[in-house]
Amino acid sequence: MYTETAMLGLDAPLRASERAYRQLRGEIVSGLLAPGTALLEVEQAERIGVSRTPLREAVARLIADGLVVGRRGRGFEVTDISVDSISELYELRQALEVQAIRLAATRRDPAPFLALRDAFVTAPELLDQGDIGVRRYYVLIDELEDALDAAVENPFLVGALRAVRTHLARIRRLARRNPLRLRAAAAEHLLIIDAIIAGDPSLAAHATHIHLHQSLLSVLAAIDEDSASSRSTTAAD
Amino acid sequence: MYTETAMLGLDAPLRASERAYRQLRGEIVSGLLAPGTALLEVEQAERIGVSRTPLREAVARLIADGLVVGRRGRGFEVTDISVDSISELYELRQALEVQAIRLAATRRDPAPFLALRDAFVTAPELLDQGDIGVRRYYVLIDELEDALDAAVENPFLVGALRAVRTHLARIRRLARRNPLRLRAAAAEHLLIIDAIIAGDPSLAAHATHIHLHQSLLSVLAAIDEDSASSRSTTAAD
DNA sequence: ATTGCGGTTTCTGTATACACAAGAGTGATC
DNA sequence: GATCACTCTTGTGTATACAGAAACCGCAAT
Repeated sequence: MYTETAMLGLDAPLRASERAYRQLRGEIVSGLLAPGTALLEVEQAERIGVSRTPLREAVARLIADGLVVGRRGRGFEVTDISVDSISELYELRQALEVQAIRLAATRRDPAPFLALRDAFVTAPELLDQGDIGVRRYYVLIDELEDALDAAVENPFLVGALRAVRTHLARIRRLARRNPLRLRAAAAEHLLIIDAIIAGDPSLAAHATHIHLHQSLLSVLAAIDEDSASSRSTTAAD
Repeated sequence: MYTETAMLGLDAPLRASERAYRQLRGEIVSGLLAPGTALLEVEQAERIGVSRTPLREAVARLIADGLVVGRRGRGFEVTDISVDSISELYELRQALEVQAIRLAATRRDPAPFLALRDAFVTAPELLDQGDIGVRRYYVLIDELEDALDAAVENPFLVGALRAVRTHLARIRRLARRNPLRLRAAAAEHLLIIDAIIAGDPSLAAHATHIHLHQSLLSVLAAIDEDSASSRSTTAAD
């Protein structure tokens, strides 16, 4: 999703409004601008190095993305993420991903998923290689998502999925990753991929349902843990 | 998503950008601005009576809504609606509505749906009353959607649903309504409402699935018919 | 007749200036 | 001492001016 910047490797003179949008968006998703942060037009325009006009356009897009909310009269602020909103996001995510994967399995074009299958088979070994292994694993996830988007061939659905993934990226930063969970997730992904290759929409849908259920449990548990430990050892990190 | 504006029901002096957004949006959804229509900033700003700055903000929001696409260098244009895109929209709609109704049935708060149930029971009689009856039927549909949104209690899901409904409104204008279909649809809605009241998510989901399947078939058939008749009697309407 | 080139024109993208509204701070009055 | 009002500051909403780029038109040359 935020690889979009990397994809246009050309240093084409980006519009100021686009620059502002990407920077703010990146800073919000990466957590650099914490939820609840109040943002003033002049202040941000100055910081980013654009004038207020393109900045306002950028903010309008961020509001549409749901990353920012306008405040009555006085600037705008970064939307915050409550535990409730995580569950809610997963309710939407489940609807979208189950449908996407069901469609991908129905389309019956296994080719793009065969290579991914091999990669996910060896994922456990990858996850033994520490931090860089984990990073490469996430690249794999990105590739799976891209293959899925391509297979679905539905701009509406893919657009909605992309919006969800943006919010998901914010949530991921809230909780440290659990290595055991990553292994289990890899296995779940493998099952989903196999179902797509086999052209079994029902199996793929159910597998996705379960995968997301486990994923949500894991995220909520990780957040609980984090908030508990940060309560006891406040300055730990 | 764009409920922020609806919430201030007061006739407070609307911002120019908001006025421009609503007017353009209304004109696009109502078909007054046909798909493919090219729009120029200065031209539109003049027509609506705002300056270019708020107009650009309005257009940015319309682009985010998917109602408008920017063109390389030369203004923007109203997105068009292909038959393919209708099926695609329904793939998304199905995912969202099935999930929404499943959740509404799970929440188990039948109160708001009891009155709606009565209304839908008498819907067939309503549909005998000609045009104003049909109009009142559509008001009923709106109320059902509102009750559903409230029951779902999920901003993400409701937001996505609202976006879909916007596009749906455009599609509806493409095909004349079939009275027989409306009667059948009313019965389908009744079944869904009953399932929600009974707190049976699975039944509600399946009923919705079928309802949307029939709805899509009807829309596609109506469009086929229209385009066929307009081919033979070109200037008929 | 067609194609290439240059001038012109129009339109976008951006900056900035101005007006108005909301809040905070201060002073005066009760 | 507290409260209210006024002003001053700050920030948004809008208009407009300016610059750069892209399309259009005409002209000419092959």
